[in-house]
Amino acid sequence: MYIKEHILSSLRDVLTGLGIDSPDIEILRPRDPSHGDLSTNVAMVYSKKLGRKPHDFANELIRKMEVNEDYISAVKTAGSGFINFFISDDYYRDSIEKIDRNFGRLEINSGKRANVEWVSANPTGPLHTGHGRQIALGKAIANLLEWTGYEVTREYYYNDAGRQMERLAESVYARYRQIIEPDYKFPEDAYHGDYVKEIALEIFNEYDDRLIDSDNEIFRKKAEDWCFRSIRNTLDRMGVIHNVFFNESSLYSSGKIEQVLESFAEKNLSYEKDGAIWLKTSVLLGNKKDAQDKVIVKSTGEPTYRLPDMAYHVDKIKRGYDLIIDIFGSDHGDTYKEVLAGVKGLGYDVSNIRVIIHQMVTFVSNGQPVKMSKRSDNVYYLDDLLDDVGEDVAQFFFVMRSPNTHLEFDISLAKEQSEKNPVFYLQYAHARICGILRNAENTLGDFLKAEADTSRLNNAEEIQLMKTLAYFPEIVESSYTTLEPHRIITYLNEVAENFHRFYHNHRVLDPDDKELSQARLKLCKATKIVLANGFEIIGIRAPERM
RNA sequence: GCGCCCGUAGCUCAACUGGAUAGAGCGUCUGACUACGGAUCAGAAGGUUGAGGGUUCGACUCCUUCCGGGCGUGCCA
Repeated sequence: MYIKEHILSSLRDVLTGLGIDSPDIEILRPRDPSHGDLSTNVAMVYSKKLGRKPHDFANELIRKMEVNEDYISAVKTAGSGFINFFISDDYYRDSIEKIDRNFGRLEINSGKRANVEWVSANPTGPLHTGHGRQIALGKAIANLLEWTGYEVTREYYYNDAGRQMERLAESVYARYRQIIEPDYKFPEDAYHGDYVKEIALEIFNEYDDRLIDSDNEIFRKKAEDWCFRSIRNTLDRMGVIHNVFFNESSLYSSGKIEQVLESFAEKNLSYEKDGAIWLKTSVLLGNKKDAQDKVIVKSTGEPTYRLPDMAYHVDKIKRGYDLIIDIFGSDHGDTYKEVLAGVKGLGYDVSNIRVIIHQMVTFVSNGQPVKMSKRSDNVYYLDDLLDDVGEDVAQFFFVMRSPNTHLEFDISLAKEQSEKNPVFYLQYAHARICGILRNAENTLGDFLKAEADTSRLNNAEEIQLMKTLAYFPEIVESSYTTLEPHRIITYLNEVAENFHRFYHNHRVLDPDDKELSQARLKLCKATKIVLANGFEIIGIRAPERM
């Protein structure tokens, strides 16, 4: 039984007894410990409607409430009308007994299916640092959904047709040609990245000059393969594994694009002008000021990206997910609204689609902006960043902040293998516990197997740590409802801080008091599990040694 | 011009989505083990939450007007 549920239902009983139908009750955690462990403002919310003074009403509620006195040691009212609940230490002692590998896993979404689509870079080059935040964020969010019970499909949407890929093929061909004829002119609008030369060289090594008169097709295919290998390799390093790669071109071959187009025409939501087909986005978006219609088929006959995007979302909706998540950078901030409005216009329910827009990242080192690593092509590739700071640090830094604020990624701090680096503070707490566990057998011997007596955990640091551990599931839940995994990090920081303080003040392994040692070991193990579970969600390793 | 996001300590950011005295890390200053890993711990200084107005028991949070920054803005994705 979670104590919060207990208080909630008890309050609900009293309020409905007073004639308030399905009362909206909020229970929160006061930051000032003198206000108790949990607190509610219901008296303030409802006293006005009932014409009562908040404080008097609060007192009445307390008198009528039935609470479990084993777990709730006191209920008090504050002058302003808050009701504060003081939870007994025994509740927390019992709760750490229940901490196992699955602690924090929720069942609120059991049996439901979610689809998370992210990264979705077209295969025109290696991933660069601009992709990093999205990769890390999507990874953490997908994990988070799984922790709430969802069965998650991780999806990657890409387009390997179209003009971009042609340009890439031409670029590779030009570099290939330059190997044979150094004076061959490289097109202005081509891809200038060094990787284009690498691809060309690989082709040259395989075919020598035999492809000099070939069409672009073989270059396009080779380039695509190379780029996807590169992308998947980088994703693999980041610990990201997509289980669906959705090719945009399948939307054409299956006729889904055509269907969407016809449907818009039937519903009178599109029209022709200047040889192009326009979607009435101004209407779909509610005729807001300056709203404008958008082209969905260019005068050349090619669709713009919006059209396949809409067909793609229709496809996802039809696949029957309970939750669909799209993750985009802020540079796509406007277009998703048009896409969703279009899908809605087609008559589909878009209410279970949630779009996460994350802001851009700037990389700084020693206070100076960083644009590139050591490359000649002026691009900071993600692989280089991972080489520079490591996978865990990169993952952590990208997820550390709320998605809708601009992120400053401090490379010099990230590189630092010291106490300044916030990742190590957390991982060190875990490694430290592992160190204690390694020593435990020596100190405790057979005593290790004995049942721990948690009533020996009495001092302030132990109790504070137990309290913090106990509300991990609530943090998972609030992270989930806001889809903000950085909340997990904020919480883990508190866990680590409480643990380090406890460790510093009390010796865990004491040969002269094996019972106490055993109890403290129990607390250490619980802490280790919570840290490891939190790390798993945000996507970093739980090191045994550092 | 318009749309979205942001503005909180010297710097980078939190703040349980409207709660009580706005909190961390870095930086600065001062301290702590002959002990399980000092990548640790204790303390100090640092704030008119960009500015004004409004909503209410209560505002960093909601509304409004400004100021400042990022991203986007009718046939690139």
